Amino acid sequence: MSLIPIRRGAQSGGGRAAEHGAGPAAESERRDAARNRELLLCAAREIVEESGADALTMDRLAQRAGVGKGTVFRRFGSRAGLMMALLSGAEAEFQGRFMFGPPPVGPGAPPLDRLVAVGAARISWVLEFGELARAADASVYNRFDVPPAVLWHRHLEMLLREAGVTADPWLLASFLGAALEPELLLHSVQVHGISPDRLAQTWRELVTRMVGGG
Amino acid sequence: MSLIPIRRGAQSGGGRAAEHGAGPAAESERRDAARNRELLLCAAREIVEESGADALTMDRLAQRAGVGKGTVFRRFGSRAGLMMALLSGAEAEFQGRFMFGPPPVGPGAPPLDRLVAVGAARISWVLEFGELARAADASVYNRFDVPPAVLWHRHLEMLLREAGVTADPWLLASFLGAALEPELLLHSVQVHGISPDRLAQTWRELVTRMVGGG
DNA sequence: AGACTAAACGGACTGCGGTCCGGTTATATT
DNA sequence: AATATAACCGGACCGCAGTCCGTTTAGTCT
Repeated sequence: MSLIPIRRGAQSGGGRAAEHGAGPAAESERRDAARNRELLLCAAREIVEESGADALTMDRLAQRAGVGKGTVFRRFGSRAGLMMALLSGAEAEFQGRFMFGPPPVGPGAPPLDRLVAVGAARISWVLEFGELARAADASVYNRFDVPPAVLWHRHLEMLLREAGVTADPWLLASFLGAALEPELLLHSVQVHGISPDRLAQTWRELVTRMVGGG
Repeated sequence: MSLIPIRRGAQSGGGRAAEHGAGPAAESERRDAARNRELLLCAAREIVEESGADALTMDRLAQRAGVGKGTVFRRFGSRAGLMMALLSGAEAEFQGRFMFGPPPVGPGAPPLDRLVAVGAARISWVLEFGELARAADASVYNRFDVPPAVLWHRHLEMLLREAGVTADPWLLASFLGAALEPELLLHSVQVHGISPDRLAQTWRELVTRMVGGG
């Protein structure tokens, strides 16, 4: 008998919370597991649509999907992980737009125009998906280190460099990015009634001064 | 008998969470209540000092102070309220500095210098008290509407106006303020090893471009 | 087909923040 | 001093996120 029973795919590297990234599993996944993942994502979307993201509790989700609570955590690691999985489609679409899409958001326009346009696009995106995005903000510690956030930050940094900003573009990108955080934008709109247009207009003002003023 | 038994001081207005503001109660407070408030604040400071803000749970605090859990919530309304009470001293001191203190942080210096200086001061403050401040961020909904945050925002807005910024100073103050949020600053320092000096330097860059570029 | 093993499963359990309500006590009135 | 009452007190209780571990099942190897 073989002492080392070669498993083919198996879950990815570490111990827990495999890859709450996108849709289908990284490699092969046991069929019951795959079925349950779909069941859960589907039920989660239903709950969010019916009652909002705040109403999505892990117990309720498990019950609705007809699985045990442990299964939910096995698949998604945490509530935040589940939210990320729900968001991954929208996030990928947005990334695609600023990386490969048509100008001025995508490549091909002058850097300042791109900064202005991508900010406006981000504002719209946040106003549409911000509730989920807020719920997907994990444990404060990795909130800025999750892949989409890193990509977004790098992109802002790159645009700043291209626009001729030489003074600490990395940190300036962080500062600029902070202005577009869901927390702040949602608060401005929902509590103070600021219009999305005004947000975009002021963003334009901010980045224009940033880039031009140096 | 008097149908309207006149209470003298009584708790402040509404129903719950009296005034977690500063030290002694707004007006007179029953002596046992006052004693318990001091007991609780004292025990809370001890726990934070020993084990950090995250280790401060309401049960543990109640037990340590030798009171019931209900008493803790009666006094401070919520965990966030308790944290605000712990912070109120440091917050008041900081407010005093930028409102009445010596220039360039306080009044008397040119607006741009004040913006630069107050940002640097804020950075130091956040690096010292940020952990508490983060724990004091209440329910996302009123995070920006709590008095110290409002005052801080107004101050930034005023400095922008004085510096000649005419385009939407209110929202620009929000955007600038976002760059100094504890969440972001602590992450920069703790995860990416950015030095406080570099934060202050880049803040200077940001506001200089903001004010000069228009 | 039958046996074997790693993975998936599910629900009881923990610790947390927050609420509630019956019992207790401080203070004003007589 | 006795009484009345409003505020205070405490801990049982709730719903939640997240963990643990005994049980079941899918996929593989003979």
